[in-house]
Amino acid sequence: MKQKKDTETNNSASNPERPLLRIPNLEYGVLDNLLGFALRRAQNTLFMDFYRATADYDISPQRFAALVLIAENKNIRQAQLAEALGLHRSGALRLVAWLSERGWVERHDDDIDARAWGVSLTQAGSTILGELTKVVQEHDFNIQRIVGDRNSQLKTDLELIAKNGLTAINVEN
Amino acid sequence: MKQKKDTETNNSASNPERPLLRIPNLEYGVLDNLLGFALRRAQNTLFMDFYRATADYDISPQRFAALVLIAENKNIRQAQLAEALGLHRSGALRLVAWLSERGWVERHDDDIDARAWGVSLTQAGSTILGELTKVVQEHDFNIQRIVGDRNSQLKTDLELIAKNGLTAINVEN
DNA sequence: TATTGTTATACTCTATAACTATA
DNA sequence: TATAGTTATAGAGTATAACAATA
Repeated sequence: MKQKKDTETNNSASNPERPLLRIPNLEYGVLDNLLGFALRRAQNTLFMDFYRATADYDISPQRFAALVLIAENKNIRQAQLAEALGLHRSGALRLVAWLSERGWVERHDDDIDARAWGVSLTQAGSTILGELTKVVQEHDFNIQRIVGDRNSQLKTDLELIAKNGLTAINVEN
Repeated sequence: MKQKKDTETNNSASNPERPLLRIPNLEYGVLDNLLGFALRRAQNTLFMDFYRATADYDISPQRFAALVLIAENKNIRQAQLAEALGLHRSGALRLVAWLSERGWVERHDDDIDARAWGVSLTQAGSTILGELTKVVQEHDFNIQRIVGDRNSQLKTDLELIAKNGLTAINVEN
């Protein structure tokens, strides 16, 4: 039964993690050779700085990404959002419901397929996204600045890994 | 009251996330400019491949890291482990309890400070860690191979970000 | 008074399974 | 029979707060 679920998602953006910094007098052994460990620590730092930068908003990287995707893709469906964000349908539902409760997005019937919603930004959502985009970009550029002119190569390499690191993972449902 | 907690932690390594891949006909807008988004996707891929590689063991990156730190640092304390892994004390307790239930680590009194445990590997833990290390390194090198001879620079840059990306984050407790 | 570890509890995220409506 | 979305529920991870023992 298709029916909007708009109430009682009382979750606030999960507070970041704690810092995951190198402790001076500790031996890290093989961890020092692992790209995975370095990636995890960089991700942790970036994550925490994201939350610092967006402290005025109850937002998360995922919520921000959802807003952008909704803004950029006219009447995107929840299932598409789920796939793009690596979520199960039920997770995408929660996310859209949360954004909807805040009045940032709205769902309307899809002309072609009566089972689906088309999700779009409201005026308020558009305003918020504008503010957020500025804040997030500034935060991200500050991080990019750390590696100087290698920032472009770094991003390219990370995208290469994202794309080519999975051989054949099956995901049901 | 210091007393070992060794029973009933019935959690198995949380199954990875779903793939977070680029969807062909979707517009990503500003997300394409963000290092954070690329980092998140690379992390997701690496994470999933870690689970694929270690599917024979009920392990996670964090559990593996804990084993290595325990092996490399004689009689490490839970609080040190917590700090090194970016966890609260209570989280480190859970982790050590889980490893202990499997007979991979053991806690003994710290000679210097009676409040603390010294955590160390058992013989069984040492064996498991040996196997795991081989598997994890192979997985990680496969990922590193994707970026060819830039793998070293990539790791360096990620460590730079991990270290310098946090200005002044306060963590209580 | 601060710190190590423990316990109990709560919250967030995400998934699974069963379901309705539509294709 | 498959797909979009919903609902209810459960599992895993992590945090907070209060506590005991020790420093």
